[in-house]
Amino acid sequence: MQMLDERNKKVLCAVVQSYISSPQPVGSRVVTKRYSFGLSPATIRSIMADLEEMGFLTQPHTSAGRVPTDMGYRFFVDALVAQKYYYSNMDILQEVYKRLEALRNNLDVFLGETTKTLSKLSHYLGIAASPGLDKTILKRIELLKFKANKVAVILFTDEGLIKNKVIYLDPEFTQKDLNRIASYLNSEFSGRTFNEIRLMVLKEMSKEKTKCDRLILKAMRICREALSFPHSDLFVSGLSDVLDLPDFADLKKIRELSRAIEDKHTIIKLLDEVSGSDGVQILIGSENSMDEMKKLSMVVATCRENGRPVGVVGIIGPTRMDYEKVIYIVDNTAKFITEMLAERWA
Amino acid sequence: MQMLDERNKKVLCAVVQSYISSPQPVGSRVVTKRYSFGLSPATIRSIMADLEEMGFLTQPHTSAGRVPTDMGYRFFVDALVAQKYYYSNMDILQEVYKRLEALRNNLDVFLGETTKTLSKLSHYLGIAASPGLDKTILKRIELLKFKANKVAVILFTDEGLIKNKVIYLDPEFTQKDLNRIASYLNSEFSGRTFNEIRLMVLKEMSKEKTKCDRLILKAMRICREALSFPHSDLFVSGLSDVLDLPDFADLKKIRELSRAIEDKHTIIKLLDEVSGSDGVQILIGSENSMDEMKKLSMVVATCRENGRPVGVVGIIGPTRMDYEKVIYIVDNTAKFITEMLAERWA
DNA sequence: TATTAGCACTTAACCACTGAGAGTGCTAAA
DNA sequence: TTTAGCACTCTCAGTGGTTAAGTGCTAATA
Repeated sequence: MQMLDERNKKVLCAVVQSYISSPQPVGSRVVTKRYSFGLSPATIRSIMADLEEMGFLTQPHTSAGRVPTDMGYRFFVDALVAQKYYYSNMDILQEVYKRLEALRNNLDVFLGETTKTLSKLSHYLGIAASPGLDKTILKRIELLKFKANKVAVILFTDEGLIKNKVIYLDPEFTQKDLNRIASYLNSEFSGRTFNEIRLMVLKEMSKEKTKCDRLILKAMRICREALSFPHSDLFVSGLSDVLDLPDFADLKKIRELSRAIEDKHTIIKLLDEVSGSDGVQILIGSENSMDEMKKLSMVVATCRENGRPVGVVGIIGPTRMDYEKVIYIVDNTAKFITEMLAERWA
Repeated sequence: MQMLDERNKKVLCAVVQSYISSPQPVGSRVVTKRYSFGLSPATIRSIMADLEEMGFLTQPHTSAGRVPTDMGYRFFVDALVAQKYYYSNMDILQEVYKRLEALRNNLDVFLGETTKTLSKLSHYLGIAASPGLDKTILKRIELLKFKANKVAVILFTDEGLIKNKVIYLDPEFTQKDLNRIASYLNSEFSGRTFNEIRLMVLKEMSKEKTKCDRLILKAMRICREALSFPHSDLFVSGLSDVLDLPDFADLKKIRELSRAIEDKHTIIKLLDEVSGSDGVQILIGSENSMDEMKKLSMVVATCRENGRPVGVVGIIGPTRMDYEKVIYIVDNTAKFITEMLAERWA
């Protein structure tokens, strides 16, 4: 990384800020006018030429102003985070609290609602994901006979997330059988992560021949069926708001975005990567490992309960985005949720 | 409705078909060329002028070809339905079967997957909704103590849809209490629709003072909490495919569509209106009662189980849409699901 | 009488051209 | 080291002319 003296930094930030607030290439003139350096346009020009050479800025065409590159945004954001982004706006926080406090019951609904709030406040795409079940801890399992050869499996996780699934079993079980199986499973698996359980089931089933306890065998079979849950849920909202942004005046960008949303898999993978890190994570454009997201930025934060991550919330938006505000919103939302979860067991 | 002789009808259908297959205004020339009437362009012109006067066609501007109005589409579709739309394409059906057969377990996941299939096949927006719980029949209710003062309520519906919810109760209950309450609720409410139950609860609670059975009182309170489910779920997919359609080359249209999607409420209401009717329901543009949908068309059909509607599937697309194919797809998908549900209890 | 051929008219779409405006880089002066 | 001045570049919006498609009308025709 090249050295940047104080003046260069200021000019760079001014350009980024200006471009964020309105999506026109920034010329030397507006920099001198809107951000009062004691310098003439000519000087700014030469500084901007330097910044361009270093890779922080580019020109859409020779006679246009400058536009930040991803590297430029990165510098800007890092500076922001370094100074603890003292953006603050109580109104926004109030809004978050108000909207979320009503539904502290169900983590699912809760996360869904969070995305709405995030998108409403930021005008970008609100996203949230519950963590993949792999790392989640099973609290209890219940088996309820439902209809003829159908059994409802109900999984209680440590976080208040309840998953259920109907499975079919060839031989009919009585509820008594099921109760015995369930209590066996609970004694065996309660307190373990789903991933551990999956491994244990596999191991158990491989030695099934030796130990011919039919009950255990059946239990394992149920487990195998019941644990094959789809991966973590993804909640998204705010698309229609996003379409009002000038950044998405272009059809191609919209298509990219909607493809990214629809292919939830990609986003979940991304979220999984950052989940667990502390504080706000920011991925700018090309820093994203996924192709679909190369033109977009993500700002996310992890929500925790007793230190364990229970969800990721954040927003997806154009690379040109109001990072200052968004970081503030996302950070506080995550913190708020974390606090709320702590209160729950109080 | 004005009289249309056979020839006029044919011309009208030709225009609609041509416009559906490619979104250019249809001139008298292409009608004579692509659809061999024994007539000259001049005659076609005068016929088209008549059709315009009657409101079936319009011109974008004086020297352009004709474009169907909503009324024109309606006529076309009615003709299609009248002749039992003998479009048929086994490949498409195979595809539907293959995709859906894998997951006959959970109605929720099932409907979600159906929308994906529908959108992939039609290139429009696939939609599906489970019916509002109001008309759904409760099969069984289970109460499970979960943590301190938290109780998980698990509702089994007749259709295999399982809903669950965590509720908080002030005084701690033992599992035994809960079992007693549950068995009371089951004896009282099993076999009734959620709507009926809601009414019964209200009635019961109003006379609570007279009949001071504490158990019942508590049970009612639990019910009131537990039944406040959000309305029917809506599943949507295929947005990114839709964006490739020439009809949505315009930002405004996309915005309309995405707003319609996001405001699930609107669509659910629409689906609710048509739910229960037999066969394929088609709503063309302005026939839609909701403003957001005035520029769009919907083709939907109801899935049933033992005659009772258990879901609505269909597609949303531009008014200019390949009705013939879409009707075929939607109709058969709904029928297929209905059959599958019938098999389930076999 | 219904159909057709011919013709004048309308309109959108495309193209090349132009001038204005914004912004640059370079050079020479302060 | 900074600034003023200037020539240069490029986009953008507007203009005008041409083309192609399609219409409506009228008169001729089967």
